[in-house]
Amino acid sequence: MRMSELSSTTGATVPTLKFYLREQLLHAGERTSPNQAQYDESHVRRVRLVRALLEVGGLSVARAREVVAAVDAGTLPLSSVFGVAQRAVTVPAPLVDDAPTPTEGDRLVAQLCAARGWQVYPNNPGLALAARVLDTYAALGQERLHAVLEPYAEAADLVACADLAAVAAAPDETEMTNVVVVGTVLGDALFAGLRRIAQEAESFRRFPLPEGVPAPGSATTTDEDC
Amino acid sequence: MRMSELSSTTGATVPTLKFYLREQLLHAGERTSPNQAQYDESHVRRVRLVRALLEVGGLSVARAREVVAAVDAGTLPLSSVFGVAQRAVTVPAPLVDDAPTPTEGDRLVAQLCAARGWQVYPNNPGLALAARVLDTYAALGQERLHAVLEPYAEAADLVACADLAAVAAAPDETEMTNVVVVGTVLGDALFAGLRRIAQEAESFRRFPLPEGVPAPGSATTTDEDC
DNA sequence: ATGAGCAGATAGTAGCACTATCGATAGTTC
DNA sequence: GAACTATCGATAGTGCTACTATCTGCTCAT
Repeated sequence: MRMSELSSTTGATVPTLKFYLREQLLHAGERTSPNQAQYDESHVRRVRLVRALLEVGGLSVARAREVVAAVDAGTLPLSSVFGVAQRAVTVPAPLVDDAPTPTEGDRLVAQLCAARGWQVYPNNPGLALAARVLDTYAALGQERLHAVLEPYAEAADLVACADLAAVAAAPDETEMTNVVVVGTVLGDALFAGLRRIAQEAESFRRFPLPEGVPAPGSATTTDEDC
Repeated sequence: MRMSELSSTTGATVPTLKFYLREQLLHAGERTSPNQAQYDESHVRRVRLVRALLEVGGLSVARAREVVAAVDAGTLPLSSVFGVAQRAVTVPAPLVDDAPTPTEGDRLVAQLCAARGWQVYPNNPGLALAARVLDTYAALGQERLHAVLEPYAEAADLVACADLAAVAAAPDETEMTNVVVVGTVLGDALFAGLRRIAQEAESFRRFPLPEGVPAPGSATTTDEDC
C-alpha cells in the first residue's frame, strides 16, 4: 500500500506519518523508485503500536523510539526488554546531582524488598520512583500514607504475576517482546483505571450517601470484607 | 515571611512563585502595602503540594489548579474530592464525538464491575480509561492480555481498600481531603514503582539467568507460589 | 500529457512551564 | 536621608514537544 492508504487505514494523517518516519518511530517502506515506497501490514501494526504508546501510554516520542527500537531488535534477553519498557514509562527524577545519599524512602523500599523477597538490580527504575513518592508523602506531612505500602506491595505482586503469566503464554520470542512492551506501558493505565473504579466503589461502601440513590452501575451491594 | 524567604524555604525560584500566584496555584499573601505581602506556613505547604503534584504526580498546571481549588473548598463531600482528584490524574481520551457506542472494552469493564459488585457512577473516569486500554490491547492483537483483567481487578481492590483506610484514619475533614488528593495523585506513581520492582523480581523467578549472579539486591530467593 | 500523489526538506504552529526584564514603589542600612 | 536591595504586577521571551504546512521535484495512472 502507499502512504495515503496507510494513513486512511491507521487514522494518522500523512504529515504525521512522515513525522514518524523522520523520528524513526516507523521503519521506511520498500522503495519502488526514488520517490515512491510501498508499505505493508508491518507498518500498519507499527503505527498502531506507536499511537497506543503515545496516546494511551502517554510516552514522549523519544521514549516511544526507544521502545520500538527494543521491539525491532527482537532478540534482546527478556529482562532487557523489561528494562527498556519500564524505563520508557517511568518519568525520570529531575537529576539531583548533589545528594545520592539514601533517603528515608530508599530505606523503606529496601526494607520492603527484603521482606517480600524481591530481588532486583539496584538500577530498577521502580526503586527510585517508589522511594521518591514516599519521600514526597513525608514532605507533605502525610506519613500516614506510608501505611499503604504493604497492601500496595501485595497488589503489585498480584499484578506482576499476571504480567509474567501473560508473557509466558506468548507463543514465541517476538510475541513475548510485544507482550512485555504493550503490557508494561499500557498496564499502568489499565490498573489506574481499575483503581479509580474500585476507589469509588469502596468509598460508597465506607461512606454511604445519606438518601440519594448512589450508583445505578451494577449489581446489588455486596458486603465482601475489605 | 516574604517572597524570597518562601523561595529559599521551598526551593522554587521567585519567578516561579510569581507564576504560581498568577496561575492561582498559590493563594496571595497578606498585603502590608501596595507592593509588599507576607507569606506564612500555609504558603509553604501549598508550594510543596503544588510541586509534588506537578513533578511527582505529573499533572499539568491546569489540572493542579483544579486540585488545589478542591482542597481549598474544603467542605466538598468526600466523593466529590475523589472525583476531582481522579479526573486530575486521568489523561482525557481524545474526545471521539462520533462513536459513543459501547466498545468491547466497555462491555468487559461493565461485566467486571458487575462480577465484583463495584457500584460506581457511569462518569467515573476509570471506566473509560480501562475500556480504552482493553480496546487498545485488542487493536494491537494482544487480546491475550485480557487475561490480566481479573488479577488486576483483585489488586485494584486491595489498593482501594488501603486508600480508603488511609482516608478514614485522618483526624478531620480537612486532613481527609488532603489524604484523598495526595493519595490519589501520587498513589498511581507509587504503585507503578512497586509494579516495576515486582515485575523484575518475578521475571527472575520465572526466567532465571543462566549463570551470572542476578540480583544482589535483597534476601535469599524465596519460592512463594505465584 | 496532465493532474493527482509521493518523497524529502525546511519552516511554522500551538501549547506548556516556566523565565527575564521593567518601572514603580517599599523597606533597610549606612 | 541617600543608597541599595527587594517586591509587586505586567509583559514579553525561552526552550521544548508534537505535530503541521509548504515547497520542490519527481512519478504514475488515466
